[in-house]
Amino acid sequence: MSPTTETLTAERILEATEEVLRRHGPTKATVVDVARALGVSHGSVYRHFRTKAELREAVTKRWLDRASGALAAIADDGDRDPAQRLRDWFQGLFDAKRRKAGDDPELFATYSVLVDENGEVVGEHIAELVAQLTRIVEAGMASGVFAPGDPASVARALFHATDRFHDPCHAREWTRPEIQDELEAILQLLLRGLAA
Amino acid sequence: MSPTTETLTAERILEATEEVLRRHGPTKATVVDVARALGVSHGSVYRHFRTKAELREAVTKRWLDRASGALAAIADDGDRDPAQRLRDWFQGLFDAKRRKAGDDPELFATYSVLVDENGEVVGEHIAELVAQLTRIVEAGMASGVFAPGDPASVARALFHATDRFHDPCHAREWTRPEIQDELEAILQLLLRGLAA
DNA sequence: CAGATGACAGATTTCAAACTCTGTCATTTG
DNA sequence: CAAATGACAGAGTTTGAAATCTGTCATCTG
Repeated sequence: MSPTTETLTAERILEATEEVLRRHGPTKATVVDVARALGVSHGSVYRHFRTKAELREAVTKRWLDRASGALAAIADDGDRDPAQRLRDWFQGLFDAKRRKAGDDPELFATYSVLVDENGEVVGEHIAELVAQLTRIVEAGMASGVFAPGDPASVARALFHATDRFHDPCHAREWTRPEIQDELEAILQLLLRGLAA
Repeated sequence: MSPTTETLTAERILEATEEVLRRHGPTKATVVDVARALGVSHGSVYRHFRTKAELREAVTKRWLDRASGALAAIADDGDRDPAQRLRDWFQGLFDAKRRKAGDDPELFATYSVLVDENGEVVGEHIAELVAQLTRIVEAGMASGVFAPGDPASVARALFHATDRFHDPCHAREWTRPEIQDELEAILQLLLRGLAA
């Protein structure tokens, strides 16, 4: 079975769409391009995704899910000190973002456009990240390392206080040399505020 | 001396430019429009501002200076508790921003465009705001209410941790009803981290 | 008959020609 | 003679006609 005769699956379409987005950028990537890349007619793509918007949304979700998967490991490593786990989680998030934005700025810009047009999916992604944070905060409160409180709203506050280091609208700042020190200064202040 | 024969000053040009920007928006406001509004030829405008970019920059600076002036009063009220002054300062900044964005979204969008194209002037504006914060933090450390440290870098950390509530790239969120609670949650965490 | 195709209508984007704006400067005005 | 003017060249923007794309569906193929 050669690759060109493999059955057409949603997964293969998503892979081809990522490639077309990478090559053509968010404004010029068309459904016809995706079909051409797969050697099928564009009508076949519409059998798996009802609209172009739905296809772009699915690609966005896949990308965001890969990103949150990597962080879950840090969040759920229950053996380690919650304060240190919080630091590592934020540092991991920031490093991943900065690497993506720095290594391939065009692809990052492409995904920033997709993120802007898919508020719903992004909302779920952020909810997942805050849920991971909530688990760390909960562990810290349970062990008495952190002052008691509502873990979910504390987690949300931590996430928002560090927007500068993960929200793509701040991406231009991530190349400045002081940025790492700025993150550490904020984390220190937040962790001090969190301590029992 | 009727208004139309008044001498042409930089100040009058800036006022006319604000009005033209308000009416036509940032993309359609031309130097010719500004000259027409003043009843002069566009060549006369170029006697006071070397380029259109310089004129737009001057308008932006004027607007930002008006904004920081209002906050300076809170920052420099030396009689009050630094912690409460910090709260009031951030609340004042947020209220002003939210009011501008909510009351006249088109004008706010216009100034957001100007802010994007004038990084230098915005940098000075932010430096002024951080300087105001630094004065509050300094007072708090001097009086022993805040833990000792470098007031300037703590002030910068406070400013960045609250980006979500003053940076125009987050303006879309400022209409959400939970936003006030989110600000208070972050301020509480930060002030706890700051306390001696 | 499940899955793929490509012709098609309406929506959207592209492209080049026409137009408007910016910035300069020789000339005019008070 | 200091300040203002408006004609002008080149840069940038608008506009509408042509080209392309999206989404549907009747037809085809294995």
